[in-house]
Amino acid sequence: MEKVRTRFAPSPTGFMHIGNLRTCLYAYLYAKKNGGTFVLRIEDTDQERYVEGAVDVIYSTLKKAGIEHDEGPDKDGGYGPYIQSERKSLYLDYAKELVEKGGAYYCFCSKERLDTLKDDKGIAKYDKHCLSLSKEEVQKRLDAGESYVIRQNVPADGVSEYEDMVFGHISVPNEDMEDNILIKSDGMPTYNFANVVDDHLMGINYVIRGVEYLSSTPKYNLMYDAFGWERPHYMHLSPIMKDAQRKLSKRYGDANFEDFIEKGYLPKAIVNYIALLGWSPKGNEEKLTMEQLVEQFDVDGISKSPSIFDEAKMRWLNGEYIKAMSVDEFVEAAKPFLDNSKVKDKYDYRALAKLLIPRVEILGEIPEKVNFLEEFGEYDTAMFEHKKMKITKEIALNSLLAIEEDLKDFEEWTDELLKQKGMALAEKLGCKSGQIFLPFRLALTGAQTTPGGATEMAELLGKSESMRRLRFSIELLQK
RNA sequence: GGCUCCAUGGUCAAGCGGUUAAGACUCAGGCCUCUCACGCCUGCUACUCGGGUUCGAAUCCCGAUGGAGUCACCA
Repeated sequence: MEKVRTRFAPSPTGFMHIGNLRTCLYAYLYAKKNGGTFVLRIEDTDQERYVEGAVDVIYSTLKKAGIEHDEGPDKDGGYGPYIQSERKSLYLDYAKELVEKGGAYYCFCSKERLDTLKDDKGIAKYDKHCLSLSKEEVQKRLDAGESYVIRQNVPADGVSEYEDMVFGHISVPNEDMEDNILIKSDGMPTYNFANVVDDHLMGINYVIRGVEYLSSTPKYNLMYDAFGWERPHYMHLSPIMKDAQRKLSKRYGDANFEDFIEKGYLPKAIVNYIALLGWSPKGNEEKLTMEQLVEQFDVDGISKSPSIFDEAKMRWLNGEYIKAMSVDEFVEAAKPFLDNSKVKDKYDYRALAKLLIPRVEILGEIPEKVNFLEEFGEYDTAMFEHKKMKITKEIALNSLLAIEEDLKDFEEWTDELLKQKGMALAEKLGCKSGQIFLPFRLALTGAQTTPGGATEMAELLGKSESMRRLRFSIELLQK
């Protein structure tokens, strides 16, 4: 059996769109699943859109995503060059070969003549006008230096068919396909042509790409046939949508891999989520490592209809990844976000991490979860009233005074020991532990909700700051 | 508009002629609990419609409707 070769062929635009990344991921998974080779080819023929450093963005995104290419501009596998602009010179000869073989022909039609072909909607189909030119006539005009173009010669009738790996049988009437331009008047290939030539030359036998090519694929096949090349297998993928009508696109902003990283998503979670968008594993487990994805990936599970991107679910999945992190891993990932909050350099990040891990779904939530620590000041004492707990301001004040007295000389300021201390105090006073802890937490933070309990807050704040805040709150209550 | 393709809850989706139509996210309620989370439990919500085929259709066929893609000297 032939070895599977797939490719990802992005344009270096400076960012990696989520939809492209998914296509890339599937091409990678399919290759790896079948022990094949995954090739990276840079399609930079569109010089106008060329962005400096954009190729590096592609490398770094793939790296972060855990997708490793076997061949590419930086990893020669003998099928190079892997950058399209370095392949410019070979397309014209292939086009000429195709003309010889009858799969294409020279066209000298002017822009004006082409315009007359347009219907009232501005849609034109070339009428094969130049196909009837004799070989001599063509040569004469070529010699005269006339501007020309090379067009594909699509049969006028009949149907073209192929089997798509996900969509099944596709058949398109030949009369609906135009004789597209293969070589432009400047001698450069169009994308369609370059793609076919490159894929063939690079031995790509499994072409995995977006559905936008589903109906033009028969044209590509016609070229393969005319050249006498073996047709590749095709796997077309439905788009990722922003909502039922709109495709997820860079125009709407936030659809780039980098944007999600900035918002505090973990690369692994993003990859995991997009793997699930448009494909579903056999089992019920959704949190999957790259290894598991490779192992479980299967064309069978790819869906044909477009799928809507659901950030809420990706967020949840990201939360699952965060919960599975060790304190060290979390601190490392969260450092930029902690440094970007009011808490920077003031608290022990590891202690903070323990509280944050179960409470944060994306790292971007960190500042808002943690800033309250530095926002302590005058607050509304009505918070101390708690019906269910049977707490009034008086009870709260008594508790706080007792706590202050009890902790005055206590030095082992850790969550665990403070908790024991609190329990003991409650027993001594003959009250519910909540009547101790709740007022204590409020007194320390002045915040209705906090990420953690009184003793955890106390540990974080340290003894002197805790005692200071306790005193402050007591006085506030005594007013 | 022509052509190609698609159609299960709000979202991702399982399903492949006989099922109480999975599971996950979201949402609601509950338990746990010093608040918030986490965790656990429960619940809500779906086969687009209409015709066939069949003893039997979410599953097969046809049509309608809706949606996507495509019709460049762009990629």
